[in-house]
Amino acid sequence: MARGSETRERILEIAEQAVLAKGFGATSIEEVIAAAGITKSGFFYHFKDKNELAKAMLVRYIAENDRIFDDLFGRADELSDDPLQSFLIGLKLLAEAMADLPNGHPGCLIATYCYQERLFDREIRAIYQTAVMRWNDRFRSALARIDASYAPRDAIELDRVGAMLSCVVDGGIIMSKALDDPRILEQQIMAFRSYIKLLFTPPLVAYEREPA
Amino acid sequence: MARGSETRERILEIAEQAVLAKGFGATSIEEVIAAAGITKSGFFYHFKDKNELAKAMLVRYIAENDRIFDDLFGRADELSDDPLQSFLIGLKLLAEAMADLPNGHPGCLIATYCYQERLFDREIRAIYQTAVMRWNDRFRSALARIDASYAPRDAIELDRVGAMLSCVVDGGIIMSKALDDPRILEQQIMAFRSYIKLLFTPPLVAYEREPA
DNA sequence: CCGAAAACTGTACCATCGGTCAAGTTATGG
DNA sequence: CCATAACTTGACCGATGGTACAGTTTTCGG
Repeated sequence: MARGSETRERILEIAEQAVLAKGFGATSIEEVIAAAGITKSGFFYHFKDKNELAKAMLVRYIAENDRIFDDLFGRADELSDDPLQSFLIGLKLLAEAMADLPNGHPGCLIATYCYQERLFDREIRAIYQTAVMRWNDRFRSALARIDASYAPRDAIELDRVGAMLSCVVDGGIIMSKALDDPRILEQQIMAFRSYIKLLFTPPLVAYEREPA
Repeated sequence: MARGSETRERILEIAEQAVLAKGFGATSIEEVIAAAGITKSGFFYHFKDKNELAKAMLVRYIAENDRIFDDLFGRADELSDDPLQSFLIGLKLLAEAMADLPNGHPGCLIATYCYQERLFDREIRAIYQTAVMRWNDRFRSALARIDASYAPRDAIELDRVGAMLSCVVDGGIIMSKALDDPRILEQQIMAFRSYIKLLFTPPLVAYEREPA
């Protein structure tokens, strides 16, 4: 990494931590540059204003998240050909990955942005909107593949079930923070997994007929 | 209401809206007093500093939330003696109440506080911690009552299922905000309801034996 | 109707913050 | 080796945030 992008990356990392801990409005450029060991002019060389910092942080966060999802659910696909099993494995891997975070999940940047929407412009909102919709699509299509082989045991629209995962994760992060218990996020993902299991696993009588 | 408490209440209402829209750190006392039509000194007469405002807002928010839960799930208890049906009715009522909010849910104050934890002291955190634990207990005991009559169809700890409701609600609020679609929150509560149904409804063969 | 407390107002103050500007310095790659 | 990227120095500005304190109006019990 070139010298410039390294500093830029450091700023983004420091800013992200601060924003997740205190909110965007309460995070001052001043404290970020102090932690990064640069001057104010140095900061404004990389980002023309605070809004540009917000945008860059968001883009970085989304890319990292995409990478993680690709990784975990890609790995799950390698471990099972069955769409239901693959998704259940992916959820388990996701739960484990969340459990392995040393100090718990640092927070969802999109959630903080949503709760400070008035501070951001349409462009930033468009960025996280497409990201959330992409994640919803990803899980919805995983469920659609399951739906092709297994009859759902309740009449519910699958896009809502797909969206539920992101909701459970964001809610789990909040409750983990609220109760200061990192395990909650993992448990909530596993609870969602339990729902998927119940929704698609055939009743026992049929299940026994089902081949491996 | 006396003159003083009326002004105090107005400040809290205005501040809550602003905090839910922009975050606590980004909400200035100046704008609150401008909207409330009082002076800065008037504000500091009611709250000795911004932290006291935060605390009062939180206490107010929690009390209102308790009231809503008591109302909806109390009404559900009147509508059915069966613990499962009562809970399912309560969830439906909750979903409807969320759908009836004119501009969508304004946001969960506890979620915004969690995402700005560094701005608040231990006392404030203790307040919302006990509130969240109380809500979790409420749902857990509702599930325990169901558990006494219906065998759960998956081995999952009920306290996690109970906590899931708050997670789904908070996550649903965020996704509603993110995608600017108020219906998502309602749909997510109904998705959680679908999970409860699947978790406790006996398989069809037994269900047909069940009386109304 | 009076006096005391409650509920404010007026004004002044200072640190901080976001942002700008101009000019200079250092490092790096082609 | 030189052009450009990646900064530093330092000064400045207007706005805001929170604090302090003295003064004024309103309310209400006796």
